[in-house]
Amino acid sequence: MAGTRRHGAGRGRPTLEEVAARAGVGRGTVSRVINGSPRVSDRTRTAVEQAVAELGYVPNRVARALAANRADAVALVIPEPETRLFAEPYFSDIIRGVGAELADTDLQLLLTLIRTPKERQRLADYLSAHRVDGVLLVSVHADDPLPDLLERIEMPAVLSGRRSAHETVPYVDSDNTGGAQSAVEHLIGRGRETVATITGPLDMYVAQCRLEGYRAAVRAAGREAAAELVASADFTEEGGRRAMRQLLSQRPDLDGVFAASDVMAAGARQVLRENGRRVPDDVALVGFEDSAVARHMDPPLTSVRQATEEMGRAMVRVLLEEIAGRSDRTAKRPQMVLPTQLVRRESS
Amino acid sequence: MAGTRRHGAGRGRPTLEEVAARAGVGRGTVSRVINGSPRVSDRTRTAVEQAVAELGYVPNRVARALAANRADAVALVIPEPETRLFAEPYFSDIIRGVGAELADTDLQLLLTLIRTPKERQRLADYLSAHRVDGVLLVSVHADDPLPDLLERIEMPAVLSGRRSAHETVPYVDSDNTGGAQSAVEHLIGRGRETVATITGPLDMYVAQCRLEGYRAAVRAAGREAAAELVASADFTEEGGRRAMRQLLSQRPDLDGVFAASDVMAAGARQVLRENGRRVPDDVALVGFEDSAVARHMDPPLTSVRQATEEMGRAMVRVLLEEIAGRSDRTAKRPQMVLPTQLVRRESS
DNA sequence: GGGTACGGTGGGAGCGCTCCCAGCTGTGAT
DNA sequence: ATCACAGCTGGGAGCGCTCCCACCGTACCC
Repeated sequence: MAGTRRHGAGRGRPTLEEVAARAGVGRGTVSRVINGSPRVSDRTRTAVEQAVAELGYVPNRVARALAANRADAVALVIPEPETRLFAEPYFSDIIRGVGAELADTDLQLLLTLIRTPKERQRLADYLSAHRVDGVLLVSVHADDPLPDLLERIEMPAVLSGRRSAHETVPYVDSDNTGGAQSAVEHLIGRGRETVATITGPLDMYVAQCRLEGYRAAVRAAGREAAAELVASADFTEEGGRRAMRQLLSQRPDLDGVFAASDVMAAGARQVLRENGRRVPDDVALVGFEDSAVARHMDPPLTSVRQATEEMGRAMVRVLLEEIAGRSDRTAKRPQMVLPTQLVRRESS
Repeated sequence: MAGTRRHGAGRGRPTLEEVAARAGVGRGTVSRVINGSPRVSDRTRTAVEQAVAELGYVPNRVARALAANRADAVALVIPEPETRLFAEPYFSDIIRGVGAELADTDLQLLLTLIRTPKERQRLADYLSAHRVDGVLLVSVHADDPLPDLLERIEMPAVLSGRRSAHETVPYVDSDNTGGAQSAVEHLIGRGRETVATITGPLDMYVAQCRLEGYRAAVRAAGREAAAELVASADFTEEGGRRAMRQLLSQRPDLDGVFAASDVMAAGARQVLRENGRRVPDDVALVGFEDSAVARHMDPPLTSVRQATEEMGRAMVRVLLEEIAGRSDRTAKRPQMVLPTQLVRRESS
């Protein structure tokens, strides 16, 4: 029968006011207890806590957000097209890490998928209206206007990955250069003479770094710059196939390939098979990301693991700091690079 | 310089009140225009719209939510452990669909990952406090208390998949039985004589359905019930391996396997290789889900595709209906089953 | 012409909280 | 005993919106 109940009418969750009445104190005091203010006597605190327990009081976030002019929420922004390319695991591992780290806070996680320019505009409006306390940005392109917008409206933000070597916005990245380098060193260490690389789109800093890692390893092995064998692709399977074909026609005798992503490695692997090359006997193959794809390839793919979930967690930690210490404009923006690790499997 | 500004002080986003002043009308009228009420004259509406445009007014959702006692948000609840098992693509495709469908509304998407009982409790509190307008529940176990809680507090909810054949809560599911059946019919149609199945955990309805589909196909082919070859697993790769070993020792001559998930198929495939069985020559293999894993297997895996993204969209549509028409307790709860489709690849 | 109806409108009264200031105690210094 | 000054506390004044009621006018009816 419930019917339309609204406004007062006993029903519904207990409010701050009711807790105050029950505990025999004022609203302000209850608020202080709830928010862990130190300026409350133990007696009072206990009384309030008991009233809270008895009534099963849960603060109304919306009211709190309105009054305090906070949002109690952070947005995780995911540009869709990227996601598709970047293979799923990266994306969901980030979410997992973010969710885990946020669970201890009482911040909500808002998920924002961006596909169209219209949606991007909508997000910009939304952010401008300060409806969240901070923003987590995943896989940002160098020309993305969002980071600058955020900076302008003084909205705390953290990127996963950086747009360039001189990133100004706080970020959490993994050690792409180091990871790539160790992958190629591994290949060389296993006696491979002619090691090629398939890169990601070189307008992305992450792709540049992985290429740089390849180069560093080749140099470190004391080989000529001429020994470099580079084909660039776009992080897709099809791109991996094309690059592999190109590489093969260029140097039919190559015996090692470092692909800057697992998915491209998968494409390369197909082309290698079509051309009668055995993996790892004829050509050793290493990928990057250590995604599910790597484990399910045949043979399972050696790959560079990045601590994706940990990246998500770290992003939240950094964002929390940014939100807290926003006033301090002089402080250095926190930027961190997480280590990577080579996971050896049968492909190398 | 900004400094501490709060409460009034000209700065900040324009408010309803300011728009009203500028348009020379009352607050109520602006509110009506914003919310598309028909009881406003065209003259007035135009004036208000112009003021809104000039001021760049964007309604404050928080204030709106507080006043209207709505939350303007829906929660997508994902029990973590499941997610891990269910392989990523399912999960992210659902999110993608949900996000897409929600983009047209002005509802926020809150993502809630549940790992621990503590987090579950926290969610229960949160939902009880009506901090969202509706809930999307992914991969619910038969013994999950959440759906009943939601029902009790009259919170609109939609499940992906159902807990049993007599699900009472609105849901969107895919045609597991039909999909499984077509997979097995395909195997039989290709001349396979001895077709086995690897099931998911049979306390999950989805696993039961896929098994039922297998049985239906075997029966339809006019084979004895004794022809059924069933090993149950748990949707994991390791489970798939174990089940495959068992099947192989039971019927070394089997020549077809339908695994109720791609990941289990991947496990089975490894065991087949270890035992010198070629795929598809000796044993044809079919999976379910058509995830990325299927495409990257060697040979690529024939699999039953479910319209996962569309499921996400459908869930939102159903939820929206539920939220809108909640008062009508007599109405039948919307429940829908989406078709599946066999995607043929080289493994069969 | 007075009544009735109704589309259109203004603005008071909240929603449940935080902020902040004034006030109230008790203590220690004078 | 007096004063200063803490440490706590109560409660008014919002935050920006929606709801709803009263009210205005005009059109229409008898």
